[in-house]
Amino acid sequence: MRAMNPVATTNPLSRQRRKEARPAELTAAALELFVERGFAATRLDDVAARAGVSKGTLYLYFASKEELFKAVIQQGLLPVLAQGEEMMAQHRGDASTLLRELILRWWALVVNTPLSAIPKLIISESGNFPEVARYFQEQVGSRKDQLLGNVLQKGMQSGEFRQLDIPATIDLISAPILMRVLWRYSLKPCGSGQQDDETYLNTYLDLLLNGLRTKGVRT
Amino acid sequence: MRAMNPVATTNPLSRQRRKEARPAELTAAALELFVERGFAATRLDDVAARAGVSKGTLYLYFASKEELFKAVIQQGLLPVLAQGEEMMAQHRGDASTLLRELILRWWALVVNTPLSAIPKLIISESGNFPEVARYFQEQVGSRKDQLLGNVLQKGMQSGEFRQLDIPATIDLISAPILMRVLWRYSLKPCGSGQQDDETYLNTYLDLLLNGLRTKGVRT
DNA sequence: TACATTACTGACCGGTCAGTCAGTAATGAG
DNA sequence: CTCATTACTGACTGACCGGTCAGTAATGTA
Repeated sequence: MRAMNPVATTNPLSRQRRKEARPAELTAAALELFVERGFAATRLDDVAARAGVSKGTLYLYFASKEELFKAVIQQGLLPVLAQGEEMMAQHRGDASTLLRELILRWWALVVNTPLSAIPKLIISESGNFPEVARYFQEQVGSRKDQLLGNVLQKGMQSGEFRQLDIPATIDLISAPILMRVLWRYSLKPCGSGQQDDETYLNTYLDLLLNGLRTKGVRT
Repeated sequence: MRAMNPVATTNPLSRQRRKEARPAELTAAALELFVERGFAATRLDDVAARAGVSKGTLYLYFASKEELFKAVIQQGLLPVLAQGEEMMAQHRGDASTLLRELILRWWALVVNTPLSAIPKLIISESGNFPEVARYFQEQVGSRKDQLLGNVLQKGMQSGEFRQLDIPATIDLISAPILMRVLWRYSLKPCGSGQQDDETYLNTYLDLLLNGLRTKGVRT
């Protein structure tokens, strides 16, 4: 019953020293609260409390609120991007299939998890926190664009896709996915009726791949 | 030289009484500042100053910051929606042309004007101001969905468009337009290189109409 | 047991801002 | 020219929160 368990949350009164685990616990708590309330509206007191420490402790590990946000981005999204790049490198089939698989992977690992809040936060709060937006764009946005650009290039070269402006098409592919999570966090809580994810995803893939495909080729 | 001109801005020192003109001046000033800084980050002192009055005066005309925002929405977007509904009612040609015209109209009257900031603000700040989001959804969002739904219905009935889930397709049509303005206000200022509007719009219409069109029908 | 190190705490500070209200001055009526 | 009405002002209040730092207590060392 005494002193054997090092987990602070099991005994909120104790002041355990757990240098190793703190950063991950703090970023996890931060992500949760950022999802619930947004970045600017989340108080660092609350982040610290949810992680079972005081605000002072938070400042031992992160120099500022913005640095904490950057750490959340890094821990959350970089691994997913790496997976996507891996898929691209390994793939051998046609571009439609690769594109579909990348989208499904992103949907499963980001859209359907709390990580989906990160792009929402960036878009919402970049005006007041440009440094964070710049970091996101550099670490995540540009890598995602690179990845999609490569797939499109491949499909256009093989004649599978029509010739379209690549940068514009990258954004057009990304838009419905991003909007989906924006909707979830913005309008759904306020009563906007929206269909299920399944239908949305299928209609999106259908419309997109049909739009990209060279005319006259069937299926 | 004296007392003939009732416009406060020409003589900032005078305390003119101009009950009629104040509300419009205040909502105009509010839109400008909301665009520049976002809703939460805009100080009412600044809104009042830009309109040439004091903060106290603002509270004579609007009960709270949120009511001011609602007035901005009403004054800005409701007239544009009315135009769209008018076009729908008048149109006699095919659904593709109608859809294209509606999109071009929205682009010209909203995307390319400061009004484009309003959807951005709603999405960004709805979490902290749900009442405003609800108002927007009710007054603007649902009417826009209704309009697009009617066009799609028309196109699918005539066999011009493929059979797709209508609510999902409405959102998929809206997403690239909304994302475009979100990008402008979020990531562009932070150095995300983006193509020109012309290319984006053309690629969007191309991809969309090609995706919607029944297979085997040309042009 | 004594002492050094350091993870951790939480009261506090300084700055911000939505909303208030007692007072001021422009206007209009008689 | 009064005097009443009311549009307008701006100093003030109370709440909020990012960031600080002097102090506390857990742990390691000998």
